[in-house]
Order: sequence, then C-alpha cells, then structure tokens
Amino acid sequence: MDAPIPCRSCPLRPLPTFKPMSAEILASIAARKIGQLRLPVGAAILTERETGDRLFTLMAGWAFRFMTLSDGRRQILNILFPGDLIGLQGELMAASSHGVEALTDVSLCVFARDSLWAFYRDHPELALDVTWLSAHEERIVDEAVLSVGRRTALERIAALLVHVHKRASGAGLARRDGSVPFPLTQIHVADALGLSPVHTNRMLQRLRRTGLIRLEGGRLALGDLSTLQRVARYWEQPAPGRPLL
Amino acid sequence: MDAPIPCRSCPLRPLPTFKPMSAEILASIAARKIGQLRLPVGAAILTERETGDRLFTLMAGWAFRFMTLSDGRRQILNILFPGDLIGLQGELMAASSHGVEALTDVSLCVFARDSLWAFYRDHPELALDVTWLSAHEERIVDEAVLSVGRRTALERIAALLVHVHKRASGAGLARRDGSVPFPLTQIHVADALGLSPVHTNRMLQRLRRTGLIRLEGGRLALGDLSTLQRVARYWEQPAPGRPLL
DNA sequence: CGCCTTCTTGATGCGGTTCAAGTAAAGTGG
DNA sequence: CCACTTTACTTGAACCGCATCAAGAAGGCG
Repeated sequence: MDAPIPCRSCPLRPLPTFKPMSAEILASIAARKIGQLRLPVGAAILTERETGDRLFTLMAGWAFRFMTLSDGRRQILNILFPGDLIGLQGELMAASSHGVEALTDVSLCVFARDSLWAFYRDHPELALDVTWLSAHEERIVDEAVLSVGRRTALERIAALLVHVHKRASGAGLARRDGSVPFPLTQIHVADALGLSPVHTNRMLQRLRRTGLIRLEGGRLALGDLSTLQRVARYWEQPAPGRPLL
Repeated sequence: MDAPIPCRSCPLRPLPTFKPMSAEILASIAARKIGQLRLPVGAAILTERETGDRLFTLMAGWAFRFMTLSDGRRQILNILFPGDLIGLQGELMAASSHGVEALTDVSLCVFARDSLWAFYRDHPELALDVTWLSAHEERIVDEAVLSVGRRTALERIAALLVHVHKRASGAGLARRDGSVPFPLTQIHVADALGLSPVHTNRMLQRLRRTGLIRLEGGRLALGDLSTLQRVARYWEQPAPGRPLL
C-alpha cells in the first residue's frame, strides 16, 4: 500500500460531476484515509462471501461488482467508475454478497469500515451524502434489472453503452472527440446483460454496421445519442451534484 | 390521512426481525411522524418520474417497486414488506425513477423528506441504520439482477418463492403451519422475473406437481426448503438485526 | 515462435414467447 | 338474486430470439 495522498490534491474532486465540499469536511475525510492501494487488472478487490473491514473509494481505473451462482454462472451487477464507493453494499452487515474485480489497473483510497460511523457522528451532512451515493447506485442496479428483465438483446446493449459513455464522461475520461475508454471485453458485456458472448458479438456488430457506435482499440464513441436512446427505450434522467468521499 | 399512532405501540417493533431501539430515539422518530396513510390495493404510492417530498414506512400490507419502458413493458424491481422504507431510493435527488404500487391494502407511516436530515443530525446512529436498510435493499435488487440475468425460469421462480417466504415470515406473517400470504398474481411474478405470464404459469405448476410448493387461496407454503434452494442455485445468507424507522 | 485470450462466423436446437381459446371465480349493476 | 363483466388462471400449438456447439482468424505476450 502506497503512502496516503492528501485529498486536497485529489484529481477527481474538481470535476463538475462532483459536489464541492467544505475544507473542514475534506480535512476530516483526509484524516481518516488509511492509505492508498494500487491493484492490477483482474485483481479481486472484494471476494464473494468473505468479510472485510475496509471501505474503498475508487480513485482511478474501472471495476465491476458481480455475483455467481453455485454452478459458476456469473452476473455483473454494475460497473464502477472513479468516485464510486466500494464495500458499502452487502458487507455492512456480514460477509459480502458480491465480489468486486478490477477491470483495469486501479488505484483505491482506503478507509476503515468504522470510519463510516465517525463520519456520521462528526459530520451528519456526510451521512446524507452517503445515502445519496447509495440511492444512486441502487438506481443503477434498478436499471440493470429493467434491462435484463424486459429489454431485448439489442436494446440492452444500446442502453449499456449509453450508460457507460455517460458515466465515463462524468468521470472526466472523454477525449475531445467524445470517445471514452472501453476496457470491457465482450464477455463482460455479456455477463452484465445476461446474454451469451456470441449473441453479444452479433448485436454489437449490428450497432456498428448501422453507424450508431464506434468501438475499437478499447475506446467507445457514440454516433447519434438520441437514436441510441430510442433504440434502448430509454427515459432521460439527470444526476448532478454527486458527493465524493 | 388518519391521526398519527404512537410508535411505542407499533405492532412491528417487537418482532425478532427488528433491532431494539432506545426510548429516546423512538420518541424522536415518533415526534417527526407526520401521519398515517391507508391505501387500497392497486393504489400508486409513488409515481414514476414524479417528485415527492415524503418518506414512508410500510407498516402493514405489501407493495412493490417497478419501472416501465417507454413502450409499456413493466419490470418489478422488488417486493416491499412491513418495515420497509419507501421513497429513499431514487427520489433523494430528483424525480423518482421508479413507481411503487400497493399489492394489498396498505398502511403507511408518513414522514417529511427533510426529517431524514433531522434524524441524521440529532441521532447519527440512525444514519447508520438507514445505510443498513439501503444496503440491504440493494442486496435484494442485486439478487434480482442475478436471477433475471442468469437463472432459468424454474430457478427464478424457486428463488423468488424462497425469498418471499423468508421475508414474509420475518415480518411475522407466517401461520403455525408455515404458510404465508401470497398476494401476487402470476402476472406480478412474471413481471418480477422477466418472464411471460404463460410460462410462469407452467413452471409454477411444475413446482406444484413435484410437491415443492403449495400455492392456493392466496397462500404459499414451501415443501422442502433445502431442495427448493438447490433448485434455485441459492447460496445461504443471514440477515439479523434489521433497523426499523 | 507458440500460446492464450478475444473476437468472429456458421449451423443447429431449445427455452421461452406469442397467439388463441377456454374455464373458473369474483365483483357489479339492474 | 341472477345476467353480465372482468380478472385470474389454464392449456395447446406455432414460432423465434437467443444459447450452444464448433471452428477459424486476429492480435498480445512471454
């Protein structure tokens, strides 16, 4: 684990996606930061059915939450972007019900699980922020249920790509040409959408052929956003002022 | 809206599912309770894409959260039981991303949205409890993604029935014969599992014929729990000490 | 260079949808 | 109290979206 880096020089915080925070609260967060952790692609950040007493903020890189059935079938629950909290969800009570794996090399801010209580006690406003984050992530998982339950394969893929593009942009990862990194393999996409890799491949190609997306060299660019959203049967939704711990 | 009922006489709180709370916190909750609301089956408790400034605790009866696609396809996200909070999830930030509908006649405790902040400020422990509830609900939605994405139709139904039975029992709704109320129609089950009503019907009958479940007259009883769990490819999970607002 | 992972394409088959009817039970109004 | 409607459930038959199996092509990487 590297030496802690001061939160005031956090590269994420200045982004418009994130809510400004008072110097006092920032200092309080920084004070409780245990350290910084770098992990390579594929590393397990959290393991299914294991207890952990730490809490992470994803500072750089991508990850994903997943669950597996007893016979090995895997379902990706959602994708994690810079700024996301890791370890809040299942573990609060007992062993984690899901695993978290790094999609790229990642860099994590590390907190002790108990810091949560300290944050709440010293700065009740932070509790509201955590509630916000938690509600926001649940909303994303809600969208996943909707996709997997009721959208066709093509619709699911369109919805996922729109979602990833939006979140990656929000994390400041878009180039001036509008493209964002896309570190997911087609197997990841398939596991996120409840599809087989083969069919995922075919539907991706259909979107490519119609020019709705460009996807090559690990980068994703969207053609016409509103058409894609129509394909996905998407309803528009805003989400400003995200808190960042 | 009926006149408020004191929380000390809340019929839910004595149940073993719920965490004991200090008299002081209880009084603080009771003080912020705006009133009590009774709604009939089918009533809309929350409407998709509308803003609400109230928060509810489901005191009696069942409800469900759902989302719809722009062309009307509906997906049920999860089922709400007595003790569940309503209105936390999407609405915190803006308009609710999902709707909530009563599955039976329901009785709700009503709070103002801002009470959340007051609770956090006056009793930071409550913030932890809300975080617990939020994490717990996300875990349930996680399970839904897993089911819908990776389980076969039969497995999904088995998993849902086990889950409903467990939660209904926890809410004190089980009879001495082990049966619990089951107010869902087959259409509800289908919409919760991403299936068509027709196929839902056939799989339910298969479970009935093999004696794994009894389902009649609006009540559900499970045959052999561990077999059912094996059918569902279920991993066991405990969940004690649920907080209740 | 050879191995491994990812992506691609074709062929075949099944799990689940859709369409269509019919039954049963519960509410509704005269 | 009985026709009438409505909602829930059931069953059969045809079809299709997607999974599965199989094999090949195209990169990374030690």
